[in-house]
Amino acid sequence: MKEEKITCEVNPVDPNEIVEMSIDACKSRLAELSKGLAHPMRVEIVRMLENKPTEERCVCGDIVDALPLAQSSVSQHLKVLKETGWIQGEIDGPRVCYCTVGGIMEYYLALMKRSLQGE
Amino acid sequence: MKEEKITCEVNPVDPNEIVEMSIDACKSRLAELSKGLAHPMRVEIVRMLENKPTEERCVCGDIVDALPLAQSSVSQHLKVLKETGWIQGEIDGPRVCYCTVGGIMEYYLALMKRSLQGE
DNA sequence: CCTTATAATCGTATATTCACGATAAACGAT
DNA sequence: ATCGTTTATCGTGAATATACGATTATAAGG
Repeated sequence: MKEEKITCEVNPVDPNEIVEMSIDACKSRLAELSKGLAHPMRVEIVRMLENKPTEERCVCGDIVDALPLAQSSVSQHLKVLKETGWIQGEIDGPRVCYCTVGGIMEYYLALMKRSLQGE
Repeated sequence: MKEEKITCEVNPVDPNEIVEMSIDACKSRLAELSKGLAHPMRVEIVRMLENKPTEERCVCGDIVDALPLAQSSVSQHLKVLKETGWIQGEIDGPRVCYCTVGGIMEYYLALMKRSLQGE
């Protein structure tokens, strides 16, 4: 009776809230998210997760297997991505199922728009 | 006879070349550019330069004046932005006139598209 | 409880980042 | 040539990033 359903579908970001942020907050947030992407392995992790079909799970081990890094190093990258707001993890038994934060790409693009163009 | 014309209008990037890059190259390039944006002050610098009217110059000193940092610190940030490919400097007498690399925003967005989605 | 599997954290070493003041380099003007 | 302005680089210290192996924590299953 083990339901292998969608495991990661919570806490999406809302690009609409960006207009209510101060410009400084926008720039800091943009810098933070950019730092998340500032490593090829993290780019690859985000790519992996962003392209998973919704009903397919992606546990930490899958990511470790897909990358040429030690498990602890991958875990550190996952931590950075979590801290900078790109991904979220959901405990599923002894595993952790990761996925990108809902709408994070659009959020990032909106931040760039507001931070980099216009006053 | 001093022509105060457009000072920065060279070496633009071409988003079309991205499709010919390997995926790994894309991810590395994306990570590199992301590192450029991974600091609020650098975001601000890019914003400043991106919003300058084409005929208006923006010398290093203007940037220093606009930021709450020491001149040497600003210079370091400019160096990072130059190395990561966001901006270019053109020597103009004792000054250096900075501007963003032409089309860099579109280039960055195209890199994100190719690096983060698909496959 | 004990074992196994999984993931996070710790400890460590090295490298890089970021800030600053001080100095050097480049250039125009005198 | 010399001077003053402007920008880059050097040297330093503190903080953060990155990698690894080893250890710990967590949860499922017997």
